[in-house]
Amino acid sequence: MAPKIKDVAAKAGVSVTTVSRVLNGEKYVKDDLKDRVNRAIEELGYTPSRIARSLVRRKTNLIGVIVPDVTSSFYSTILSSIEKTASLSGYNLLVCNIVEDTDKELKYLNVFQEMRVDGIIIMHEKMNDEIREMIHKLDIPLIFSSVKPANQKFVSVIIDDYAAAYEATRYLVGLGHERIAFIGGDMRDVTSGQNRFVGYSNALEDSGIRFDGERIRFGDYKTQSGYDLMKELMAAESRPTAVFAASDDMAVGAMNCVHDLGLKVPDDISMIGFDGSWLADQVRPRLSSMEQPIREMGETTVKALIALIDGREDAPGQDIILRHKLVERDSCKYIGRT
Amino acid sequence: MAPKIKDVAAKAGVSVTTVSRVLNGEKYVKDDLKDRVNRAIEELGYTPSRIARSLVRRKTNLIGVIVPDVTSSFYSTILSSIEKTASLSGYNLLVCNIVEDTDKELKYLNVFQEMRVDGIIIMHEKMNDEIREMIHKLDIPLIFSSVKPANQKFVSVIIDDYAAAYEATRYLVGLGHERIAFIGGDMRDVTSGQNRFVGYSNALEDSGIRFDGERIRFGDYKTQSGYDLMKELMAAESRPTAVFAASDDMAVGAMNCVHDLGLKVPDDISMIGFDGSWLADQVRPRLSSMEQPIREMGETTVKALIALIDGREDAPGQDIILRHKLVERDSCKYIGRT
DNA sequence: CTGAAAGCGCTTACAG
DNA sequence: CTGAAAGCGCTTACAG
Repeated sequence: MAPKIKDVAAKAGVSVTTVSRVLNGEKYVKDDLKDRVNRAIEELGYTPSRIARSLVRRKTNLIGVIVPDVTSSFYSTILSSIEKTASLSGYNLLVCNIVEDTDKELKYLNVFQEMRVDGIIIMHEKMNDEIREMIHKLDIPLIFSSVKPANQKFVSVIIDDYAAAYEATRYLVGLGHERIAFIGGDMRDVTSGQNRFVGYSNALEDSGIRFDGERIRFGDYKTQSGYDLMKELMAAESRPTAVFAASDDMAVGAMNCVHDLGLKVPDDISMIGFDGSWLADQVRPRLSSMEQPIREMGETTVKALIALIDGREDAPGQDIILRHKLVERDSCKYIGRT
Repeated sequence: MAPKIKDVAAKAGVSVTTVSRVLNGEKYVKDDLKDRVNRAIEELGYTPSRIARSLVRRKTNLIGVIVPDVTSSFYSTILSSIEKTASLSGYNLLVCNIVEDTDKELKYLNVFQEMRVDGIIIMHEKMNDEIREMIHKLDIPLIFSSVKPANQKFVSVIIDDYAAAYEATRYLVGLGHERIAFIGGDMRDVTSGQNRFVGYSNALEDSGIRFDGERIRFGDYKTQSGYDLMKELMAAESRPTAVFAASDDMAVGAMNCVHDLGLKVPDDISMIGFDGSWLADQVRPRLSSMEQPIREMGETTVKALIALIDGREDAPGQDIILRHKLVERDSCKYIGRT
């Protein structure tokens, strides 16, 4: 059996209260007692139980995080940033990878509650009524990161997805493109689905370009769907000359499709992604992308959540909007003035 | 304040023992009592505290996992598989992303101990004496996944890295290559560093090819180091005609370097990776790779760890070796009989 | 089938 | 500066 605080107290010849005090670095413990306690801890190889401590303090130092897919180039990076910031602040992560399984999300939310986590980060916006009801009655500080689901009262750390998508599309227009296709996310997703789509279509409209439903496709943000959807787009009678994809992973899938068709990006087709993840820089041609400040987003999320947990005055009362940035690489080509 | 078991008992007019019984699904509770308890739970919105339960049961259902880098195409996938299997078995993951920070690993190992996790999975093999000593006195079931550090008594779930590297190299030789470069991992890593390197050099020797130190480089498994090292290799007076990289990420970095130099894979240089991660399939040309059964590896790891935790008879007493497989894609070219 | 009581391993007023 | 005692929210023999 692992030694407990009682054993340390006995060995050091003091009360458990005193041991607890040196454990928690309180002052008001005479140096010689402190020494005896530390020696006893050392000799016994004692490690305090966070479980017991959490129970009495009603504080676990745990953050539950729900991520759609850790293998995504975007989510793995934001998760990495969240983990780093949390760890530096003394919090540990309980991670749930839901892979689009809404039941799993619900189940995990319940686990988070039972574990009495101090806070929750959700990076998923496919809400249903059960989930919405659940998070609203949870009574645990909660924050959304990189997404903003509809009809909920929680703060999100996001970029302005509408503006970002608008600018990405205008960039393509500026390069002379008119037949601009869109590979979007799920339209049930407010942030990455709807907002990016509306940004795209408004940019088209403001540019005097006719909106063509044939050039719109919706996928699941992953490479495979980018590939498949691009195939459909390329089968049309009037092919697009440029494509805006709502995630870098989908854009890369689309680029691969173009390659496999024997065509070239950007000579035959320009391509712009969204996220600015590491993948954009690791494909050839390098993918131009509307970049989100991914690591900053993760860091900001954790800091805001901790402010919420601590009930601090600077805890966010509304969404935190981070800056996006167009990063030009090698996947878009100028094809003449419109 | 969240309701506790006592509140439920009071509301239902039974003892806390009875509430605990229905919570844990024991029989020997009359139906009408059970109904009253369930109704009280419902009305109060009661959720049991796992913290309290863990304290008395001395079982947390937590698994601590140490991963070198969640953004890697290999580790993110194995982590995803671990999470899935653990979740299905009723375990939750406490994840630590160490990003090569040995101090962080040590710190987290300590956290795992304090949290009284039921088991630990380590996917990192850069041991130092402190870590080795720590894990040996930990008294928590522990297993290594995808790596096998030197001088420790724990079980690893791995492939035969030596044989896999040997075969990958022989494959290149079979294609007619003689100037075969190697981009390896850290030589302090037994599995992914030493074993893969020795497999490479023995394959060369057995093929009657002179070993050339100029064609050997060691990186950190990431794309950037593959890129940088490839640049060095290409600066040599006698360029390699083929490269074997010890991770897919490094191979992709190397391919990108070749591309940026204005050369072509596989026409100018053949390239083979190691891991068989999703990235191999998402670059163009598609990367041939010595594939590890990544998801199976994660699943096997968790199942073996749980067997260890439960002290079952079928708990592994020695390393579990999974099968590797050469997956030919489009990055290697036949250049004639040797 | 049901309940009173002890105990899991800590922390925290409270008293001195 | 130090300690005895109560309590965190559960489960588990034990007794009936």
